[in-house]
Amino acid sequence: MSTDTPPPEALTREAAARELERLAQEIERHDELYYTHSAPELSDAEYDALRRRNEAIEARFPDLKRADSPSERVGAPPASSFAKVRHGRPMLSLGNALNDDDLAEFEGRVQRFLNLGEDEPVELYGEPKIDGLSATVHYHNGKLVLGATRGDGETGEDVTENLRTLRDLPQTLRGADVPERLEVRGEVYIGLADFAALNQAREAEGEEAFVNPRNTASGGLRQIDTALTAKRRLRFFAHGWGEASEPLGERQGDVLARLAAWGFALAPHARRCRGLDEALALHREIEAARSGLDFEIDGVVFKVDRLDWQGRLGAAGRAPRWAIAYKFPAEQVETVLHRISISVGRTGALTPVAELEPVYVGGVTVSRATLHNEDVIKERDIRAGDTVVVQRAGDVIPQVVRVIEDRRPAESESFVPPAACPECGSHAVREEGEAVRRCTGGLICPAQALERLRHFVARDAFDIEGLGAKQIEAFYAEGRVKGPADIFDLEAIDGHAFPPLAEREGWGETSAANLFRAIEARRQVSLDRFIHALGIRHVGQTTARLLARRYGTVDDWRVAMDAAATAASEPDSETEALDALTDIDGIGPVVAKAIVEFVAEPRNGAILDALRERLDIEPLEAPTADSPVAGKTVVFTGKLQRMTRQEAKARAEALGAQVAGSVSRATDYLVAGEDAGSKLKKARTLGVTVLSEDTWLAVASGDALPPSEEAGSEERAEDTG
DNA sequence: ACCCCTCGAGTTCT
DNA sequence: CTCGAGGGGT
Repeated sequence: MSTDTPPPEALTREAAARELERLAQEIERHDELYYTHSAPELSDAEYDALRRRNEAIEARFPDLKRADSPSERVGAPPASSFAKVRHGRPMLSLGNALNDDDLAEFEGRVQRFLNLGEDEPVELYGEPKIDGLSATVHYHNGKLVLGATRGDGETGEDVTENLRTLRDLPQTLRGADVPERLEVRGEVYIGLADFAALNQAREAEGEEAFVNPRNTASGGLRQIDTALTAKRRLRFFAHGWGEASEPLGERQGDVLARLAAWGFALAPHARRCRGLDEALALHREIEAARSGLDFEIDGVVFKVDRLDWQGRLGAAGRAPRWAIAYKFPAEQVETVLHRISISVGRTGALTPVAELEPVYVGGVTVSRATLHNEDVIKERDIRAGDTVVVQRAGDVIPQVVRVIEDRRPAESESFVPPAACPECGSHAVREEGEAVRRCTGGLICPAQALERLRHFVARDAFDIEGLGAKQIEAFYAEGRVKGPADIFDLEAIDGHAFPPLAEREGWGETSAANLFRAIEARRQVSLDRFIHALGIRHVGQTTARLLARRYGTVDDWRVAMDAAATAASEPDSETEALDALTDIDGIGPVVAKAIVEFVAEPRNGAILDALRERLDIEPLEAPTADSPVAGKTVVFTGKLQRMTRQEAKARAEALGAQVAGSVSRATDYLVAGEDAGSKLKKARTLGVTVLSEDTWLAVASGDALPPSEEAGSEERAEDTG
């Protein structure tokens, strides 16, 4: 780096503008040399210096920043983050099997769901489960146009330029039969030989070695400077796909074979298994081959091979019902448990946590592990001072497996549950029949208030960039943020009630402006996310979505809850008031009560209204399906012939219908199978349209017009079958 | 009065 | 990831 370059402060505007132009051209030229021709002229350090120079001048003269500024390009600093990418189809996670029985159970579940005979084998496509990170790559007319990380499954980050550095990810698909649009999913990883070489090089340079391959790959993909990604020699195995402009095939294995023909790498040992025994054999084969592979794996993934079956099975929560990961046993180590501490959750739950002598297990150093509740401690007789066996469950969450009793110190004592909350001193109570002990302090307890804030800004909730757990904790400690609504006043009160954010330690104008911008962006929020963020007990993502779908807008929801709360305060009418909620399939008396009590609590009501004033809360977007039954409310009853009830429900929902558990005036159709009982009677009384299973299927698929919905029009349920 | 499935809550580390 | 518990069906 030449010493005669003047510092940015010493530049005239004119000179700065000239130099920015020169830098933009030069950096672009070096980018092209590096990526397109793989023939860099500069060392990494020299290249970095150019970029830093560019940024320094831009920081000094922000108005001179060019439209083609290198700092604006993807993968370029100082953008602290990547652009968000919404996945067309969510990227799901997998359920687990830990032994042969679990896998057999999986096969059984699939057979039951599809109404197959027990002797009818399910063909499973099996492949090693690579310990890397998921990514998705979009191709238009065979050209790589976009790549993203998994993120929370709904939204990931745009890492296109970084993914372009992966050798076995084709820039252009081979062959002629390439779909117009194709999204390929797979695992990004680093080869063990490359990992070892990388660490050797780092140590030779006096740098600290990377701890494990997975995190190295993860860090590598999220490098802002693409050149650094390239140095990690990341690789890619394709294992699935997202959206495609045409059907890709009829079986998992066939589609993967096509992907291979287009130029993607597939994991070795992958193959179709005919039934459970072959699947178990493949698992053993891959486990035996494990130590000879050039990458880390943590199990074998099995997917139902037939894609039409995959479609029928659908997903439950965040995991598809048609796939499972059969994990290898986790590595176990011994360590000393120094003491049992208590953590306070958002609902006041007091959870015992084991404070461990730090120990390296499953790729990371572990120093704490949850002990779940006092019954678990009692059952395994876990005591402070014990030597314990620790593993990372599913290679992720640390877990105390058991105590080595022989090594117990003589004077050890059993764990005594706390009588008071360690944070606020409020009484700690364990309700009859419950496993958890809770702090009774409510929002008086600083720990609970803080946990609720943390939940509010969490990834599944408001997900405000730059306002993570750490930051919100600092704001709370300072008094700058006492409750969720305060977040949206941060900019307005900045410099008034509190000193400007920009003057805080570690902050500047840019970081403050970035935070305010991120908060602004989140003023628009969907109703389901909003409800989930409130942190009502028993109401998570799924239940929040049910509520959002039923009530449509915040105002309608708020009004309905108020009505229920008012009614609940009058004697005898409580149950009736809760009926509105329990009518929703998936919400029972306990959850309904929790919701009504939450809204009725004045402090919560105030928070809710303060947020409503500050936010733009959007109705949940209706399911995209424009099928004839979209938006209709359907109830199933009796024994169905052509499908299980579970499947019927899943398919109706996929078509945009709402499935309710009980018949009411709001019900559009009652689908009655054999031996339908009380529900059918009630439907007749209320004049709800009753359909046979066959008619329902015909209506749902658009092959028949829905019967007139006038009262009394009804088919006879006996027509079924 | 049971069973099975799904959901929610809490937790770890980089 | 695991555990407990709610919801819904038999």
